[in-house]
Amino acid sequence: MARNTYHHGDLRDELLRTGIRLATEGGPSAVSVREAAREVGVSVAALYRHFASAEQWRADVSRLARQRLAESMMRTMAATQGSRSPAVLARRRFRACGEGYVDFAVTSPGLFQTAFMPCGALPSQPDEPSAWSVLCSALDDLVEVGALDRRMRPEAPLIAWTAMHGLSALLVQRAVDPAGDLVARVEVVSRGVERALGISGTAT
Amino acid sequence: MARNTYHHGDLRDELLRTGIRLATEGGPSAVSVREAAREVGVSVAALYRHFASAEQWRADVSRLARQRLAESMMRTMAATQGSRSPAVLARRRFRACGEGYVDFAVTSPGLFQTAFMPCGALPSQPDEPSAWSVLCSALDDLVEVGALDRRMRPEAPLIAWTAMHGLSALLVQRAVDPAGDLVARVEVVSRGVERALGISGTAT
DNA sequence: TCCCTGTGTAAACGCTGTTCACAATCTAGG
DNA sequence: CCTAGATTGTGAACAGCGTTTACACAGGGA
Repeated sequence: MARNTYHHGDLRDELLRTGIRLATEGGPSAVSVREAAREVGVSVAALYRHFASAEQWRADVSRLARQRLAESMMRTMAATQGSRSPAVLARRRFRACGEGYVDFAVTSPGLFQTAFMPCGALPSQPDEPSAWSVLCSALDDLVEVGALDRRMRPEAPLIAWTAMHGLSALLVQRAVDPAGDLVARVEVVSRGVERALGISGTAT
Repeated sequence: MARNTYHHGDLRDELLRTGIRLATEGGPSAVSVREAAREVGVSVAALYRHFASAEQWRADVSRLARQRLAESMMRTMAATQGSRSPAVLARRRFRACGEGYVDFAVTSPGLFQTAFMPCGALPSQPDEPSAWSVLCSALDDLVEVGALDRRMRPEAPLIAWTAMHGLSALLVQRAVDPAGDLVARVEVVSRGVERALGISGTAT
Protein backbone atom coordinates (compact mmCIF):
# COMPACT_ATOMS: atom_id res chain seq x y z
CA MET A 1 0.00 0.00 0.00
CA ALA A 2 2.68 2.49 1.07
CA ARG A 3 4.05 3.75 -2.18
CA ASN A 4 7.75 4.28 -2.82
CA THR A 5 7.51 6.35 -5.97
CA TYR A 6 6.33 9.95 -6.14
CA HIS A 7 3.66 8.96 -8.61
CA HIS A 8 1.30 6.43 -7.13
CA GLY A 9 0.27 4.76 -10.35
CA ASP A 10 -3.07 3.47 -9.14
CA LEU A 11 -4.33 6.26 -6.93
CA ARG A 12 -7.82 6.54 -8.37
CA ASP A 13 -8.62 2.89 -7.77
CA GLU A 14 -7.06 2.85 -4.32
CA LEU A 15 -9.08 5.90 -3.30
CA LEU A 16 -12.23 4.08 -4.40
CA ARG A 17 -11.22 0.93 -2.54
CA THR A 18 -10.47 2.98 0.56
CA GLY A 19 -13.86 4.66 0.23
CA ILE A 20 -15.50 1.25 0.18
CA ARG A 21 -13.59 0.25 3.31
CA LEU A 22 -14.51 3.47 5.13
CA ALA A 23 -18.16 2.98 4.18
CA THR A 24 -18.06 -0.61 5.41
CA GLU A 25 -16.57 0.38 8.74
CA GLY A 26 -18.36 3.65 9.48
CA GLY A 27 -21.25 4.16 7.08
CA PRO A 28 -21.85 7.05 4.67
CA SER A 29 -20.73 9.76 7.08
CA ALA A 30 -17.32 8.11 7.44
CA VAL A 31 -16.46 8.30 3.77
CA SER A 32 -14.61 11.63 3.72
CA VAL A 33 -11.95 12.96 1.40
CA ARG A 34 -9.46 13.83 4.12
CA GLU A 35 -9.75 10.48 5.88
CA ALA A 36 -9.27 8.61 2.62
CA ALA A 37 -6.21 10.70 1.74
CA ARG A 38 -4.78 10.06 5.20
CA GLU A 39 -5.31 6.32 4.92
CA VAL A 40 -3.74 6.12 1.49
CA GLY A 41 -0.88 8.33 2.69
CA VAL A 42 -1.37 11.02 0.09
CA SER A 43 -2.14 14.73 0.04
CA VAL A 44 -5.78 15.81 0.11
CA ALA A 45 -5.54 17.73 -3.13
CA ALA A 46 -4.30 14.63 -4.94
CA LEU A 47 -7.84 13.27 -4.94
CA TYR A 48 -8.96 16.24 -6.98
CA ARG A 49 -6.68 15.13 -9.84
CA HIS A 50 -8.86 12.03 -10.24
CA PHE A 51 -12.33 13.20 -9.18
CA ALA A 52 -14.13 16.46 -9.98
CA SER A 53 -15.31 16.81 -6.40
CA ALA A 54 -15.79 14.89 -3.18
CA GLU A 55 -19.40 14.40 -4.21
CA GLN A 56 -18.29 12.78 -7.46
CA TRP A 57 -15.91 10.51 -5.58
CA ARG A 58 -18.64 9.52 -3.16
CA ALA A 59 -21.01 8.84 -6.06
CA ASP A 60 -18.41 6.48 -7.57
CA VAL A 61 -17.94 4.76 -4.22
CA SER A 62 -21.71 4.40 -4.02
CA ARG A 63 -21.81 2.87 -7.49
CA LEU A 64 -19.12 0.39 -6.46
CA ALA A 65 -21.14 -0.47 -3.37
CA ARG A 66 -24.17 -1.26 -5.52
CA GLN A 67 -21.90 -3.48 -7.58
CA ARG A 68 -20.84 -5.30 -4.41
CA LEU A 69 -24.49 -5.78 -3.59
CA ALA A 70 -25.12 -7.40 -6.95
CA GLU A 71 -22.08 -9.62 -6.45
CA SER A 72 -23.41 -10.68 -3.05
CA MET A 73 -26.67 -11.71 -4.68
CA MET A 74 -24.84 -13.67 -7.37
CA ARG A 75 -22.69 -15.41 -4.77
CA THR A 76 -25.69 -16.48 -2.74
CA MET A 77 -27.43 -17.71 -5.87
CA ALA A 78 -24.38 -19.60 -7.03
CA ALA A 79 -24.12 -21.32 -3.66
CA THR A 80 -27.62 -22.72 -4.06
CA GLN A 81 -27.41 -26.46 -4.38
CA GLY A 82 -28.87 -28.01 -7.50
CA SER A 83 -31.91 -30.20 -7.07
CA ARG A 84 -33.55 -32.92 -9.08
CA SER A 85 -35.84 -30.72 -11.10
CA PRO A 86 -34.81 -27.45 -12.72
CA ALA A 87 -38.08 -25.95 -11.48
CA VAL A 88 -37.26 -26.19 -7.78
CA LEU A 89 -33.71 -25.06 -8.55
CA ALA A 90 -35.05 -21.93 -10.24
CA ARG A 91 -37.31 -21.25 -7.28
CA ARG A 92 -34.46 -21.75 -4.83
CA ARG A 93 -32.25 -19.46 -6.82
CA PHE A 94 -34.96 -16.81 -6.85
CA ARG A 95 -35.22 -17.13 -3.09
CA ALA A 96 -31.45 -16.89 -2.79
CA CYS A 97 -31.54 -13.75 -4.88
CA GLY A 98 -33.61 -11.91 -2.29
CA GLU A 99 -31.78 -13.51 0.61
CA GLY A 100 -28.46 -12.31 -0.80
CA TYR A 101 -29.86 -8.79 -0.99
CA VAL A 102 -31.00 -8.74 2.63
CA ASP A 103 -27.91 -10.58 3.80
CA PHE A 104 -25.68 -7.93 2.27
CA ALA A 105 -27.69 -5.20 3.98
CA VAL A 106 -27.55 -6.72 7.47
CA THR A 107 -23.93 -7.90 7.33
CA SER A 108 -22.63 -4.66 5.77
CA PRO A 109 -25.12 -2.00 6.84
CA GLY A 110 -22.69 0.84 6.30
CA LEU A 111 -21.94 -0.28 2.77
CA PHE A 112 -25.64 -0.81 2.04
CA GLN A 113 -26.50 2.69 3.22
CA THR A 114 -23.66 4.05 1.10
CA ALA A 115 -24.97 2.16 -1.92
CA PHE A 116 -28.29 4.00 -1.63
CA MET A 117 -27.25 7.26 -0.03
CA PRO A 118 -28.66 10.47 -1.46
CA CYS A 119 -26.07 11.46 -4.04
CA GLY A 120 -26.98 12.67 -7.50
CA ALA A 121 -27.60 10.14 -10.24
CA LEU A 122 -27.93 6.55 -9.15
CA PRO A 123 -28.40 4.82 -12.53
CA SER A 124 -25.35 2.71 -13.21
CA GLN A 125 -23.71 1.82 -16.47
CA PRO A 126 -25.91 -0.67 -18.28
CA ASP A 127 -23.05 -3.13 -18.75
CA GLU A 128 -22.00 -3.57 -15.14
CA PRO A 129 -23.78 -6.06 -12.88
CA SER A 130 -26.69 -4.55 -10.99
CA ALA A 131 -29.17 -5.91 -8.50
CA TRP A 132 -31.88 -5.27 -11.08
CA SER A 133 -30.22 -7.34 -13.81
CA VAL A 134 -29.44 -10.20 -11.45
CA LEU A 135 -33.06 -10.22 -10.31
CA CYS A 136 -34.29 -10.15 -13.90
CA SER A 137 -32.21 -13.15 -14.90
CA ALA A 138 -33.60 -15.09 -11.94
CA LEU A 139 -37.11 -14.16 -13.06
CA ASP A 140 -36.34 -15.24 -16.61
CA ASP A 141 -35.31 -18.64 -15.28
CA LEU A 142 -38.61 -18.91 -13.41
CA VAL A 143 -40.52 -18.20 -16.61
CA GLU A 144 -38.40 -20.72 -18.47
CA VAL A 145 -39.22 -23.58 -16.11
CA GLY A 146 -42.86 -22.59 -16.03
CA ALA A 147 -42.96 -21.51 -12.39
CA LEU A 148 -43.86 -17.91 -13.27
CA ASP A 149 -46.62 -16.86 -15.63
CA ARG A 150 -45.14 -15.02 -18.58
CA ARG A 151 -47.82 -12.31 -18.30
CA MET A 152 -46.58 -11.55 -14.81
CA ARG A 153 -43.01 -11.10 -15.96
CA PRO A 154 -43.11 -7.34 -16.79
CA GLU A 155 -44.23 -6.24 -13.35
CA ALA A 156 -42.40 -8.94 -11.42
CA PRO A 157 -39.05 -7.19 -10.88
CA LEU A 158 -40.64 -4.09 -9.38
CA ILE A 159 -42.71 -6.17 -6.96
CA ALA A 160 -39.78 -8.33 -5.89
CA TRP A 161 -37.24 -5.52 -5.69
CA THR A 162 -39.41 -3.11 -3.69
CA ALA A 163 -40.21 -5.82 -1.14
CA MET A 164 -36.62 -6.89 -0.59
CA HIS A 165 -35.24 -3.36 -0.67
CA GLY A 166 -37.88 -2.17 1.75
CA LEU A 167 -37.13 -4.98 4.16
CA SER A 168 -33.39 -4.33 3.93
CA ALA A 169 -33.72 -0.57 4.38
CA LEU A 170 -36.04 -0.86 7.36
CA LEU A 171 -33.80 -3.48 8.99
CA VAL A 172 -30.65 -1.42 8.51
CA GLN A 173 -32.30 1.69 9.90
CA ARG A 174 -33.67 -0.31 12.82
CA ALA A 175 -37.17 0.86 11.91
CA VAL A 176 -38.30 -2.69 12.65
CA ASP A 177 -36.85 -3.80 15.94
CA PRO A 178 -33.66 -5.80 15.35
CA ALA A 179 -34.42 -8.09 18.27
CA GLY A 180 -36.88 -10.12 16.20
CA ASP A 181 -36.00 -13.21 14.24
CA LEU A 182 -34.27 -12.12 11.05
CA VAL A 183 -34.62 -15.25 8.95
CA ALA A 184 -38.29 -15.51 9.89
CA ARG A 185 -38.89 -12.01 8.55
CA VAL A 186 -37.03 -12.75 5.34
CA GLU A 187 -39.14 -15.88 5.00
CA VAL A 188 -42.36 -13.93 5.51
CA VAL A 189 -41.49 -11.33 2.89
CA SER A 190 -40.14 -13.94 0.45
CA ARG A 191 -43.34 -15.98 0.62
CA GLY A 192 -45.32 -12.78 0.24
CA VAL A 193 -43.47 -11.98 -2.96
CA GLU A 194 -44.05 -15.50 -4.24
CA ARG A 195 -47.78 -15.21 -3.59
CA ALA A 196 -47.83 -11.78 -5.22
CA LEU A 197 -46.19 -13.22 -8.34
CA GLY A 198 -48.26 -16.40 -8.25
CA ILE A 199 -45.13 -18.55 -8.29
CA SER A 200 -46.27 -22.15 -8.34
CA GLY A 201 -44.99 -24.74 -5.88
CA THR A 202 -44.45 -22.40 -2.97
CA ALA A 203 -45.62 -25.11 -0.58
CA THR A 204 -42.03 -26.12 0.09
CA MET B 1 -40.57 34.94 14.05
CA ALA B 2 -38.15 37.72 14.94
CA ARG B 3 -38.18 37.89 18.68
CA ASN B 4 -38.16 41.10 20.67
CA THR B 5 -37.20 39.71 24.04
CA TYR B 6 -33.80 38.38 25.01
CA HIS B 7 -35.37 35.07 25.94
CA HIS B 8 -37.08 33.48 22.99
CA GLY B 9 -39.66 31.50 24.88
CA ASP B 10 -40.26 28.83 22.26
CA LEU B 11 -36.83 28.25 20.81
CA ARG B 12 -36.79 24.48 21.02
CA ASP B 13 -39.95 24.07 19.00
CA GLU B 14 -38.97 26.71 16.48
CA LEU B 15 -35.61 25.01 15.92
CA LEU B 16 -37.45 21.76 15.25
CA ARG B 17 -39.87 23.46 12.86
CA THR B 18 -36.95 25.12 11.09
CA GLY B 19 -35.23 21.74 10.82
CA ILE B 20 -38.33 20.33 9.16
CA ARG B 21 -38.36 23.22 6.71
CA LEU B 22 -34.66 22.84 5.91
CA ALA B 23 -35.16 19.11 5.36
CA THR B 24 -38.13 19.74 3.09
CA GLU B 25 -36.20 22.23 0.98
CA GLY B 26 -32.74 20.68 0.85
CA GLY B 27 -32.83 17.13 2.18
CA PRO B 28 -30.87 15.63 5.07
CA SER B 29 -27.60 17.38 4.24
CA ALA B 30 -29.30 20.78 4.49
CA VAL B 31 -30.42 20.32 8.08
CA SER B 32 -27.44 21.90 9.85
CA VAL B 33 -27.16 23.57 13.23
CA ARG B 34 -25.62 26.78 11.94
CA GLU B 35 -28.16 27.25 9.17
CA ALA B 36 -31.04 26.69 11.56
CA ALA B 37 -29.59 29.18 14.05
CA ARG B 38 -29.14 31.72 11.24
CA GLU B 39 -32.75 31.29 10.07
CA VAL B 40 -34.18 31.63 13.54
CA GLY B 41 -31.89 34.61 14.18
CA VAL B 42 -30.19 33.17 17.19
CA SER B 43 -26.67 32.21 18.22
CA VAL B 44 -25.36 28.76 17.32
CA ALA B 45 -24.68 27.80 20.92
CA ALA B 46 -28.28 28.54 21.89
CA LEU B 47 -29.31 25.27 20.27
CA TYR B 48 -27.13 23.39 22.71
CA ARG B 49 -29.30 24.64 25.59
CA HIS B 50 -32.17 22.58 24.18
CA PHE B 51 -30.45 19.62 22.50
CA ALA B 52 -27.54 17.54 23.73
CA SER B 53 -25.91 17.59 20.29
CA ALA B 54 -26.61 18.32 16.66
CA GLU B 55 -27.15 14.60 16.22
CA GLN B 56 -29.85 14.63 18.88
CA TRP B 57 -31.52 17.61 17.25
CA ARG B 58 -31.42 15.88 13.87
CA ALA B 59 -32.87 12.73 15.42
CA ASP B 60 -35.78 14.74 16.80
CA VAL B 61 -36.31 16.40 13.42
CA SER B 62 -36.27 12.94 11.88
CA ARG B 63 -38.87 11.73 14.37
CA LEU B 64 -41.07 14.70 13.52
CA ALA B 65 -40.68 13.88 9.83
CA ARG B 66 -41.89 10.33 10.45
CA GLN B 67 -44.85 11.84 12.25
CA ARG B 68 -45.60 13.99 9.20
CA LEU B 69 -45.47 10.83 7.11
CA ALA B 70 -48.06 9.15 9.32
CA GLU B 71 -50.23 12.27 9.11
CA SER B 72 -49.98 12.19 5.32
CA MET B 73 -51.20 8.60 5.33
CA MET B 74 -54.08 9.48 7.63
CA ARG B 75 -55.05 12.44 5.47
CA THR B 76 -55.13 10.33 2.32
CA MET B 77 -57.17 7.67 4.10
CA ALA B 78 -59.59 10.22 5.48
CA ALA B 79 -60.11 11.65 1.99
CA THR B 80 -61.25 8.25 0.73
CA GLN B 81 -64.90 8.46 -0.21
CA GLY B 82 -67.24 6.05 1.52
CA SER B 83 -68.90 3.42 -0.60
CA ARG B 84 -71.98 1.26 -0.33
CA SER B 85 -70.37 -1.62 1.50
CA PRO B 86 -67.92 -1.29 4.38
CA ALA B 87 -65.82 -4.01 2.71
CA VAL B 88 -64.89 -1.97 -0.35
CA LEU B 89 -64.40 1.07 1.87
CA ALA B 90 -61.91 -0.85 3.99
CA ARG B 91 -60.09 -2.00 0.87
CA ARG B 92 -60.00 1.52 -0.54
CA ARG B 93 -58.69 2.87 2.73
CA PHE B 94 -55.98 0.22 2.78
CA ARG B 95 -55.02 1.26 -0.75
CA ALA B 96 -55.02 4.90 0.32
CA CYS B 97 -52.76 4.00 3.21
CA GLY B 98 -49.98 2.89 0.87
CA GLU B 99 -50.70 5.64 -1.62
CA GLY B 100 -50.34 8.24 1.11
CA TYR B 101 -46.96 6.75 2.02
CA VAL B 102 -45.62 6.91 -1.52
CA ASP B 103 -47.22 10.28 -2.16
CA PHE B 104 -45.45 11.77 0.83
CA ALA B 105 -42.14 10.38 -0.41
CA VAL B 106 -42.40 11.75 -3.95
CA THR B 107 -43.88 15.13 -3.03
CA SER B 108 -41.45 15.73 -0.13
CA PRO B 109 -38.39 13.64 -0.99
CA GLY B 110 -36.10 15.64 1.28
CA LEU B 111 -38.39 15.18 4.24
CA PHE B 112 -38.83 11.49 3.48
CA GLN B 113 -35.07 10.94 3.34
CA THR B 114 -34.73 12.84 6.60
CA ALA B 115 -37.41 10.66 8.18
CA PHE B 116 -35.30 7.58 7.46
CA MET B 117 -31.79 8.98 7.51
CA PRO B 118 -29.14 7.04 9.40
CA CYS B 119 -29.29 8.58 12.87
CA GLY B 120 -29.22 6.52 16.01
CA ALA B 121 -32.44 5.06 17.36
CA LEU B 122 -35.45 5.27 15.08
CA PRO B 123 -38.16 3.74 17.28
CA SER B 124 -40.63 6.46 18.19
CA GLN B 125 -42.69 6.91 21.30
CA PRO B 126 -45.44 4.28 21.31
CA ASP B 127 -48.14 6.90 21.80
CA GLU B 128 -47.44 9.16 18.86
CA PRO B 129 -48.87 8.34 15.43
CA SER B 130 -46.58 6.20 13.32
CA ALA B 131 -46.82 4.75 9.86
CA TRP B 132 -46.82 1.31 11.45
CA SER B 133 -49.82 2.01 13.69
CA VAL B 134 -51.78 3.63 10.88
CA LEU B 135 -51.10 0.62 8.69
CA CYS B 136 -52.11 -1.77 11.45
CA SER B 137 -55.44 -0.06 12.00
CA ALA B 138 -56.17 -0.30 8.27
CA LEU B 139 -55.35 -4.01 8.42
CA ASP B 140 -57.60 -4.47 11.44
CA ASP B 141 -60.43 -2.93 9.45
CA LEU B 142 -59.78 -5.38 6.63
CA VAL B 143 -60.00 -8.31 9.05
CA GLU B 144 -63.18 -6.86 10.53
CA VAL B 145 -65.02 -6.73 7.22
CA GLY B 146 -63.74 -10.16 6.30
CA ALA B 147 -61.52 -9.04 3.42
CA LEU B 148 -58.36 -10.30 5.11
CA ASP B 149 -57.89 -13.73 6.65
CA ARG B 150 -57.27 -13.42 10.36
CA ARG B 151 -54.40 -15.91 10.15
CA MET B 152 -52.62 -13.58 7.74
CA ARG B 153 -52.91 -10.63 10.08
CA PRO B 154 -49.64 -11.12 12.05
CA GLU B 155 -47.37 -11.04 9.03
CA ALA B 156 -49.44 -8.58 7.01
CA PRO B 157 -47.92 -5.29 8.24
CA LEU B 158 -44.37 -6.39 7.45
CA ILE B 159 -45.34 -7.44 3.93
CA ALA B 160 -47.27 -4.26 3.22
CA TRP B 161 -44.80 -1.89 4.82
CA THR B 162 -41.69 -3.31 3.18
CA ALA B 163 -43.30 -3.12 -0.25
CA MET B 164 -44.44 0.48 0.08
CA HIS B 165 -41.29 1.63 1.82
CA GLY B 166 -39.12 -0.06 -0.79
CA LEU B 167 -41.04 1.56 -3.61
CA SER B 168 -40.83 4.96 -1.95
CA ALA B 169 -37.12 4.70 -1.18
CA LEU B 170 -36.20 3.53 -4.66
CA LEU B 171 -38.31 6.27 -6.26
CA VAL B 172 -36.83 9.00 -4.09
CA GLN B 173 -33.29 7.84 -4.78
CA ARG B 174 -34.06 7.61 -8.49
CA ALA B 175 -32.97 3.96 -8.46
CA VAL B 176 -35.95 3.27 -10.68
CA ASP B 177 -36.05 5.79 -13.47
CA PRO B 178 -38.41 8.64 -12.57
CA ALA B 179 -39.53 9.00 -16.19
CA GLY B 180 -41.91 6.04 -15.87
CA ASP B 181 -45.54 6.31 -14.90
CA LEU B 182 -45.73 6.79 -11.15
CA VAL B 183 -49.34 5.85 -10.48
CA ALA B 184 -48.95 2.73 -12.61
CA ARG B 185 -46.05 1.61 -10.45
CA VAL B 186 -47.97 2.28 -7.24
CA GLU B 187 -50.83 0.29 -8.73
CA VAL B 188 -48.54 -2.62 -9.57
CA VAL B 189 -47.05 -2.79 -6.10
CA SER B 190 -50.41 -2.28 -4.38
CA ARG B 191 -51.99 -5.16 -6.29
CA GLY B 192 -48.94 -7.25 -5.53
CA VAL B 193 -49.40 -6.63 -1.82
CA GLU B 194 -53.10 -7.50 -2.06
CA ARG B 195 -52.28 -10.79 -3.78
CA ALA B 196 -49.59 -11.49 -1.18
CA LEU B 197 -52.12 -10.97 1.59
CA GLY B 198 -54.90 -12.79 -0.23
CA ILE B 199 -57.20 -9.79 0.10
CA SER B 200 -60.50 -10.74 -1.46
CA GLY B 201 -62.23 -8.64 -4.09
CA THR B 202 -59.12 -7.22 -5.72
CA ALA B 203 -60.84 -7.42 -9.10
CA THR B 204 -61.86 -3.77 -8.81
C1' DT C 1 -33.49 43.37 47.31
C1' DC C 2 -30.43 39.72 46.13
C1' DC C 3 -29.02 35.60 44.33
C1' DC C 4 -29.65 31.63 41.58
C1' DT C 5 -31.14 29.20 37.83
C1' DG C 6 -32.19 29.20 33.03
C1' DT C 7 -31.33 31.00 28.56
C1' DG C 8 -28.70 33.42 24.76
C1' DT C 9 -23.85 35.30 23.13
C1' DA C 10 -19.12 35.63 21.32
C1' DA C 11 -14.96 33.45 20.47
C1' DA C 12 -12.19 29.73 19.97
C1' DC C 13 -10.94 24.73 18.56
C1' DG C 14 -10.55 21.00 15.20
C1' DC C 15 -12.84 18.95 11.58
C1' DT C 16 -14.52 19.13 6.69
C1' DG C 17 -14.42 20.29 1.29
C1' DT C 18 -12.08 23.23 -2.05
C1' DT C 19 -8.64 25.91 -4.52
C1' DC C 20 -4.23 27.83 -5.53
C1' DA C 21 0.68 28.16 -6.87
C1' DC C 22 4.34 25.14 -6.96
C1' DA C 23 7.26 20.77 -7.29
C1' DA C 24 8.24 16.19 -8.79
C1' DT C 25 7.86 12.81 -12.24
C1' DC C 26 6.76 10.68 -16.63
C1' DT C 27 6.65 10.85 -21.81
C1' DA C 28 7.37 12.45 -26.68
C1' DG C 29 10.14 14.46 -30.13
C1' DG C 30 14.44 15.90 -31.72
C1' DC D 1 20.59 11.13 -24.73
C1' DC D 2 18.15 15.33 -23.58
C1' DT D 3 14.92 18.58 -23.30
C1' DA D 4 9.75 20.52 -23.36
C1' DG D 5 5.38 19.71 -21.98
C1' DA D 6 1.85 17.22 -19.88
C1' DT D 7 0.54 14.63 -15.81
C1' DT D 8 0.32 13.91 -11.03
C1' DG D 9 1.25 14.94 -6.04
C1' DT D 10 2.26 18.85 -2.33
C1' DG D 11 1.54 22.53 1.11
C1' DA D 12 -0.90 26.37 2.46
C1' DA D 13 -4.79 28.90 2.56
C1' DC D 14 -10.05 29.74 2.79
C1' DA D 15 -14.88 29.15 4.30
C1' DG D 16 -18.23 26.26 6.47
C1' DC D 17 -19.39 22.80 9.92
C1' DG D 18 -20.17 20.85 15.08
C1' DT D 19 -18.68 21.66 19.74
C1' DT D 20 -17.06 23.78 23.97
C1' DT D 21 -15.97 27.58 26.95
C1' DA D 22 -16.41 31.77 29.65
C1' DC D 23 -19.43 35.35 29.91
C1' DA D 24 -24.04 38.40 29.69
C1' DC D 25 -28.80 38.94 30.23
C1' DA D 26 -33.49 37.90 32.20
C1' DG D 27 -36.88 36.15 35.53
C1' DG D 28 -38.59 33.93 40.08
C1' DG D 29 -38.21 32.83 45.01
C1' DA D 30 -35.95 33.93 49.66
